[in-house]
Amino acid sequence: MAQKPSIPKGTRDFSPIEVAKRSYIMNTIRTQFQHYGFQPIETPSFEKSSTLMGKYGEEGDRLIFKILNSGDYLSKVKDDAFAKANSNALTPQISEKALRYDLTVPFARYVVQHRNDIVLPFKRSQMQLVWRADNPQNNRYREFCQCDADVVGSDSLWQEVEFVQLYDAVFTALKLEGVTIKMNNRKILSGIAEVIGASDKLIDFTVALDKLDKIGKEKVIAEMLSKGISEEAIKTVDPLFTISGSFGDQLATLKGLLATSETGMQGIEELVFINEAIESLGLESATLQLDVTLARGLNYYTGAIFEVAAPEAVKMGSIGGGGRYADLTGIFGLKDVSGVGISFGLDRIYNTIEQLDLFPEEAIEGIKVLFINFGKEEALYAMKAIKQLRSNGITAVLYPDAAKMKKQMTYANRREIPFVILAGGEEMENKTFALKDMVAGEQETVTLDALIERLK
RNA sequence: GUGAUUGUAGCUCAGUUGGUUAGAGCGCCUGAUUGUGGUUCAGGAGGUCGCCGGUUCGAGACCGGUCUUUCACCCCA
Repeated sequence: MAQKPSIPKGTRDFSPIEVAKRSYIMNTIRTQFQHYGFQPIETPSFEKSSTLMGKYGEEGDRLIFKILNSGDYLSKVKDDAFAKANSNALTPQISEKALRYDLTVPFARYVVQHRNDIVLPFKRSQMQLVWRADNPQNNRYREFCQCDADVVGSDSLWQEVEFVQLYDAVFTALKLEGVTIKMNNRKILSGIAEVIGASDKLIDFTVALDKLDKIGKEKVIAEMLSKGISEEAIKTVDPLFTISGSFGDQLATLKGLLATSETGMQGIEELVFINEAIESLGLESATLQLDVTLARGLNYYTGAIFEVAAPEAVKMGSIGGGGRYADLTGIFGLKDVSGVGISFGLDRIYNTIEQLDLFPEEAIEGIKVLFINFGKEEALYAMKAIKQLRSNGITAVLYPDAAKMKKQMTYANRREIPFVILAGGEEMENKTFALKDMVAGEQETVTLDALIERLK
């Protein structure tokens, strides 16, 4: 047992059933992406370090998996880097490539690199693995799949409206009811910071505010104080800690609070537009909610912020998120191209659907019928029938060996194959098949045509 | 990256203050039953106790390191 092989921390193997269920979710998302006009692209699993480093904040660089250079990489290192034993100085000299950390930055790189071939506004979808050298936790892995849809080259708020609809469409198609799409706007957060005279502490302020429902008002205030935000300022925004009501009600409260902030009022106008559009268009199964405490996400969100919460019955973090970045491609030298996008958290959606037992049977269907192997002649007779079944779209297999009956039947049981065919001398003579229903235990003798009809 | 936590058969877990040959249930294999599985009965296989080292006459148990699990922080899907 000791020598049993294993996989690295934070990675997973997927069994056939798990792959089938994941495919079901991914296919559902893919279909909706397509309906909304997003074109799938793929990018390499690793990028040049210079593309990724420094794009995710100082914490982010630590979480990027670096790839060691090929060859005798140490021979090129300058002596003083060794002498100082400084990892930060040494790393760029021995590693020039790194595994992709998310899909957004590679997409920004893609847009800039292929700017002459892309027709703006460009709607792209991407479903690929990303890697983070984080410590694994519940529903957090070091290798996981992101399902992203983004638009670049359009400032229109209709994009935001469409993303709300897209979330709704996907979760409706997955029969996942009761999902809450939470929205906020970076401009509102900026406005609040402006009003309380703490614009320079915007990030500290929002990071603390984001924890409100997790650690409570008292601790949020304590954290704000510790970051140097004045008691007076916190009192000014006291309504934020208890704000409630409908999307419109909350906007009204905010209007009073942010009246003196141009940026803040702009954020409110944007949310009013989106809310009115969605109210008029309607949602199938999800609910749109304003959440002013929502600050999650990367520092580069400049407008809309999205986060999706699973139905309340399941204890699960967010199952999706996204937002708008006014200058997505600026980091790669292409100015004034706005991007807005959302992401679906595949693993968390999987676990939510699993907990609610919402995977449809068709999604995990395996072998439909097993032919018992009685010997060479009988196997050939079976294979001819199997060929016909398969060409009719039925998953059929022959047990490969003429093993004991019990062994073959047990195989059918363990693989949860619903039907078994017994075809021996008598059936071959009459050109028939004995079809056994493994669940009901009943058996009947049928012709090939009838067999195809029964199993279709 | 910081601080805790977990690891004994395929799975879920027992295992006394360190003391012979480490157990149970389920699962698996074989047979009762050579064209009929899921039930029943009988029998059987399977573990250098995560790994490496240390203390000891003696370690699954104690100590150190390492890997892994889970969790909190950071951050995030």
